[in-house]
Amino acid sequence: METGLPKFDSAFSIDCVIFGFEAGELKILLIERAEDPFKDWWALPGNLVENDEGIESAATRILYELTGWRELHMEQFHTFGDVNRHPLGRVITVAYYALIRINGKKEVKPVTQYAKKAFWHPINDLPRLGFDHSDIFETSIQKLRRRLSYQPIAFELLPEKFTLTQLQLLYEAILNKKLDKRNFRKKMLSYGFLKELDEKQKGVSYRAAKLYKFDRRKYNKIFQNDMNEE
Amino acid sequence: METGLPKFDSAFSIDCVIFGFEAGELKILLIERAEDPFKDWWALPGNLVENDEGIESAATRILYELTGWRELHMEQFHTFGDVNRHPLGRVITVAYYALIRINGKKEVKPVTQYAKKAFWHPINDLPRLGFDHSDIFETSIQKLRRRLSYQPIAFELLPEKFTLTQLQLLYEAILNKKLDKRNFRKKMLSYGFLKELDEKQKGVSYRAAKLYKFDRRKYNKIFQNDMNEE
DNA sequence: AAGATACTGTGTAATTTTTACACTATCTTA
DNA sequence: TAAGATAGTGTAAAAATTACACAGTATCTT
Repeated sequence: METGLPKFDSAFSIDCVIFGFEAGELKILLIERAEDPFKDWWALPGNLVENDEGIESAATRILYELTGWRELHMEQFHTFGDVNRHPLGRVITVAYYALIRINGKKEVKPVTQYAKKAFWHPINDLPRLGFDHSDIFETSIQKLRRRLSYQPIAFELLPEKFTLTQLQLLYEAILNKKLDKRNFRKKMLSYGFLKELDEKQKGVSYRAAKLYKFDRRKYNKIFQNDMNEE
Repeated sequence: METGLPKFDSAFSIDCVIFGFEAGELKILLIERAEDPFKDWWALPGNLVENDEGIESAATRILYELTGWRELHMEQFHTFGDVNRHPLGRVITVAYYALIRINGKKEVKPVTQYAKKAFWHPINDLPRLGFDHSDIFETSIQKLRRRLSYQPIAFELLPEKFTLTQLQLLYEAILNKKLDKRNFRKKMLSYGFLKELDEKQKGVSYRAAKLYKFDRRKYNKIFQNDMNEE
């Protein structure tokens, strides 16, 4: 396409902070880079945006290529555009966070050529990251926290059926602080979008807890004019 | 600079939603375009990002070129990257909002070649805008509202000395709802970052109100571990 | 089967925050 | 000095938040 606009010796990319929750810990998916720059370093998954591709679809595509998953909860949270953030040239990157249900797979096989492998890393024990990805991660967790305070996005990280304790542990992991059990339950249940199931936790060596699920229909009904608007 | 990266037939830009508050109304600064596309349409001020320029500095520069003002409160709030948002080609735009003190000037003389003139428009009576700028504006006001709920950014829009009524009118204009006078005052004063001055409003034909100013030092002290972190 | 282990599930009182609401005080102008 | 216009103020009720501890139940061990 001839645009009539000046040509730029520069590029856009998408970087993704992919959050998962497992074993009571909040984790992000990192790739080990197979190529320079930052060969052998850990980095956030990301890639260049094609010229004929919207940034939303680019983010979806990149996530799909890496994980094989679609329809994840994704949220654009910031764009990083320092001139020197990429050693090879001008690359402006639009950062997204994604929330996924880990479901036990620890390793994810990336299909792409630029990454050797991908692993989940607990956010409290991250390796050094290439580029400015540590900054990007820091920003992402702050935005995620803020978001959680007005939208119940945590459910995107849990299995469909979960216990209130699991939910609380997740909130604690994201907010990085202990919460009071009774107050937490009271509050969560008061929202009215949790559906209690006739089912209990299985495979635990102690009293099994009730399972709940997030009732999105009820949620939308209740909060259509509140928390829902962006 | 030779980057080794593929060349893109595409461009970055910055668009700014510049908020001002005047005569009890929240306004934004629009330019009338002198060039195609959207010649003679109103649009948000914005421009391309130079290749050797960070996006923060580009935003600062663009704002300065248009208004002559520096050191405004600016905040990046979203990046728009649909393939077809710009009729001439692929332009990804990083959107910022800026808050400025109008101080009575209604017209701002833009120095740039692409804009005929710039005018303040009340946000409740905006003309049709070129490109996807109406979407960008909508997003900006939502982000601004959200932000105001946890950070006292309103002061950036008021003169240094202001009355509590002025402050309340501004909150009402941003949040688009009436607030209770007594409750508003009680709450604002309770934060402890408003400094009451030994001075009164002048030039009004009724009882003059006390003037206050925002005490940024106190604010930082009080909220350093709370509202302050991003 | 008895006891140890480990987590589930529950209520209340105190405190803080939010909300609703109306009149007097002060200044200016005619 | 009266009329007009906004400033400035308090309280009570309701709602939300916080702090706090133990009995119940399933499983496992011996």
